[in-house]
Amino acid sequence: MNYKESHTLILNNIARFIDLTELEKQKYLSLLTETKVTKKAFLMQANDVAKYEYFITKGCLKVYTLDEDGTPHISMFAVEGYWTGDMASFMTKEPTRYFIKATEHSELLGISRPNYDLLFQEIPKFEKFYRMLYQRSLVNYIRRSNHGISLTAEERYIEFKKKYPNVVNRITQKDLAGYIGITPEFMSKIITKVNQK
Amino acid sequence: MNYKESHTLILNNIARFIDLTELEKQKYLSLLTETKVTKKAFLMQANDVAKYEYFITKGCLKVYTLDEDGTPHISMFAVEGYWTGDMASFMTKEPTRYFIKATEHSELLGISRPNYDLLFQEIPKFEKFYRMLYQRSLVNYIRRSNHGISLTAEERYIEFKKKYPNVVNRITQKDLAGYIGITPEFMSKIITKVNQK
DNA sequence: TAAAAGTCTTAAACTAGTTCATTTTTTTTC
DNA sequence: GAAAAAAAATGAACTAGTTTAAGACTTTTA
Repeated sequence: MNYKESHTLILNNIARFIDLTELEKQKYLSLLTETKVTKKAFLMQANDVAKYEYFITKGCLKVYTLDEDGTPHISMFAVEGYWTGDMASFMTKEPTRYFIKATEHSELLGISRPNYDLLFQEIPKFEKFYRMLYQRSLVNYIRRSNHGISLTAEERYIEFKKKYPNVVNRITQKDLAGYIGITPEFMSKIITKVNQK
Repeated sequence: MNYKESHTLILNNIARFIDLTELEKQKYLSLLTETKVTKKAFLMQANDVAKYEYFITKGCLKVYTLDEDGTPHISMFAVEGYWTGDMASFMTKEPTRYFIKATEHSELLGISRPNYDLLFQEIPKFEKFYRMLYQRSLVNYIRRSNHGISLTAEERYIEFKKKYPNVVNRITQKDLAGYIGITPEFMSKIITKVNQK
């Protein structure tokens, strides 16, 4: 069977953890919703209830909260091949505190909450897929939460560049500062310093 | 059926997400290993391969890494009712970077890797249990990794006290500093300041 | 394609958190 | 229950990161 590019991408992502039959692939794809967001448009805003979990097939988005001062704190950049959304809101149906904004024209495949629940009934193998997906993300977040606390801003910047070399050039320095957890001014200093080494 | 205290505790933990029959409960319990650690003893040390994932039925342990300077960075305190271990090492069989040390005499139920794999074959419902367990932990860690980066040390201390009021009094100020990500000296200042308000 | 808006750089004055050194208090150990 | 070891408090000098402000550069929009 020949799939379109976005479908191949998501099926490969799933094949990392579980094998699906042709029929199951068809079934799975039928539960997804295609979405496009233009640059600067929002996929989600604070106080929305997260209706979907998204897989990015093209583009780049930033996930962030705003603190009382209105300063953005970026919790992740999501590019092709990544999953994004607000899992807490998606699961509990409580309003989210997050904004998700496209920093480039982006294309996504979304799964709605009813279809997510249906998925486990129809193809129980997906319990394993999500168990393993969450397990991996957990390991990443545990590392990040420790590093956020124990490394200096310069070290966090160097780590980020090493880990996501393809993302660094697609985002603004200001947004990177919001992710690293420092001011844009200090980000500028760090970059100058690191590059002239 | 009448279970001993530690078994009731772990079965209740599981019942949050899935229902087990009497027979499944028996089967599950038979896959667990009881472990005791005396105060100051290690459950795991850097370079070990994590052979078990643990559920704490009694006591308190700290999970930490040492940086190049030998400064400890505590990633969690685990008390009764919590799960602990190093999931990355447990899954990949690569050596861990973590130490897990009992800060009180502690009792645990461990599941070995072979039994963990067996569990999914014998009682597939456990895929769902772990999917939901990891999902929840993920939401917690996402929050912590954002807070670690965007809150001040004083705010992180206040949050910790609010979230884990029963843990604060069981650990030393020095260990708390290692968790909050500051020096014991600065921790002491913060506590003095916050308490006199 | 000009104007407007946003991003990046630089620098000076400031604040949160560190380091090092010393003393007091609490806990552990025999 | 005394001695030793570890934890906590305090203070002075230091460093990483913030704030504010202003000018240069780049991107967006009409």
